[in-house]
Amino acid sequence: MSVPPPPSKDFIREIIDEDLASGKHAGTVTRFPPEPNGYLHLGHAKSICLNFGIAEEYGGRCHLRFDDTNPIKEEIEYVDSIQEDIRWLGFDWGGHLYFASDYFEQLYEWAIHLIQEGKAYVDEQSAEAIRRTRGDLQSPGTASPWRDRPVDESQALFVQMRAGEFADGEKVLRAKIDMAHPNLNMRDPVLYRILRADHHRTGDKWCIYPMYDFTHGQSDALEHITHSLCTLEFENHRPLYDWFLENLPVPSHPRQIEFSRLNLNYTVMSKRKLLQLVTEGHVSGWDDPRLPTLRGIRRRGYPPEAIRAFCKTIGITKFQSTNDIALLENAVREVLNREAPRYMAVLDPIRVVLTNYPEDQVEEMEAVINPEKPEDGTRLVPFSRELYIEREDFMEDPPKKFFRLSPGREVRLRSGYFIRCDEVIKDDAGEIVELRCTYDPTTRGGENPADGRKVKATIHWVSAAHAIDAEIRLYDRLFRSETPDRAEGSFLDHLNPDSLQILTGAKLESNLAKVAPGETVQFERLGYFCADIDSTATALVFNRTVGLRDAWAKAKG
RNA sequence: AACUCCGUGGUGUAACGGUAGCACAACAGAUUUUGGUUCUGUUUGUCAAGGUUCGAAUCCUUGCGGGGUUGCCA
Repeated sequence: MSVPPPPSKDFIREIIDEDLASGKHAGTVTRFPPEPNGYLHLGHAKSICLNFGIAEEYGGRCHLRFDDTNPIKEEIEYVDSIQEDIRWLGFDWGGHLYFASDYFEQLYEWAIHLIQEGKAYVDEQSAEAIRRTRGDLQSPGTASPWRDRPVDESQALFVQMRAGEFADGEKVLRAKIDMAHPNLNMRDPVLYRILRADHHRTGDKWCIYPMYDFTHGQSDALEHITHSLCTLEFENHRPLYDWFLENLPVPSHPRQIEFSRLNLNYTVMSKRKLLQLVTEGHVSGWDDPRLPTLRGIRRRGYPPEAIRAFCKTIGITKFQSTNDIALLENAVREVLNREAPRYMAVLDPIRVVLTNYPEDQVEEMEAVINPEKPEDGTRLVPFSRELYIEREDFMEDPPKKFFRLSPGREVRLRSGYFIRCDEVIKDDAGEIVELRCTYDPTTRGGENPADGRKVKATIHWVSAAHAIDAEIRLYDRLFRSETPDRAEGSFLDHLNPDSLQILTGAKLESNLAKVAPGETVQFERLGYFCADIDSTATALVFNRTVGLRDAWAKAKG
């Protein structure tokens, strides 16, 4: 009847559509170009979803290319971890794995080409002098005394640079563009620097390394990338990107398009700050579940599918926005609600004795594994005379809106029985240590009794004799400030001291013993929990991935 | 006060000169063997001022606000 509106596309996909329609390109080739100097985080995930997503949608391909032009900062360990993280996210580059370092020889030849064209020269000024003569935002720069040296001289010097005849930093190769250009990147940018450092792929073959600007666009061109998508901070580099492609005999001319990077509230995303959190021990490592690193959120139990859905909903624009972490958590809950098997776990136990339940009897209660997926079937949960329930689920003197257990009141034990609280037993300190209750045998499985009696709450439980112990790690946002980056003082001043709470007395349904590390399940009424990689059969550890929505917590403030 | 990019509910994101829509959040209700899920409803928005036009979030001008740029990092 009504025609659904065409799905709206972001501005990048619209550009691609136009380029395909106009015949500018026959297909689409994108690339994800990480520098192997750190672990991937959610910001990278946005870029990965964009680049690999476009490749999938348009039947094109997406290359994985390591931008490895700075051997001082880069390590093979990161090359491996980055690939692992991209695969985990659910993307595949097929055979298209590249390294900018594979193009070093070609880039060198192109540098020679520029020199011969009179568009590049060897500068002998110090780094400090180059900085000083670049001018500033208001005033133009001044020319290097070496700017107009003969072509042959520059070429000879550049060859000597490569041959290792000069010390680190002694000379650089610069493009000869315009020292008065309003865009500082165009004021004779450095193309090559002398750097004696072992490169993770080329070893000590080179002692000169090309700069990012001289590498990235040409690498794109060599790979016939059609659309080179990057974040906004490279906007000012685009004229230079194009200048190289226009002045070099490259096989293609990709188009650079910039989009806004991902910002999330209550966290930090910059590599530098994440590194600081790790090295200074504010978190346990790169895979700390509180971190927005892909390794962190994986350990936390976030499914890759949820990350992809999240990236889809935040979209792609040029506007610098800060996304609400609730959007991410919603995506996580949506996937987990659909997929996660349910179990019962009591985090803060209080003992319940069913005074009218036979002393040695044990029943196997049948419980649904996932109400969203009846086909997943049921599990058996042991029930006996002594149980644990959540301390929070009992109140001696309940307020009006509290529906759970209290003296004289009846509740349903999920998949168990109705129970009524008859007596509260306290220790000398007045702390509640035990609840004496009676169960209604006619409500087996939690069924409503024939007399039409209703109950306002259903609570979770575990059988005391069958329960297994586990360590539970409750995670909260790492920062108290919504924008730790912009808040007063150092971002570290705004760390949330309660971002990790470790519970050791939790009692779990015995079925949980078989949950494998990395698997995420729901603890009914509490939230989603992921068996930690530290978890073993004898010492179970669960991380709280995210809590369930909690209307009661909200109501009581 | 150089160059450049960007301003749509609380947060994101659509509308390509023709009814400002969607998601999340918030709030209210219904359903419920998870105070979960699901369903229904409500609140809140085009940075400002001019101009063009029958008609402007959209085009033009000016202003205001925010970001980026002065590495031999990427």
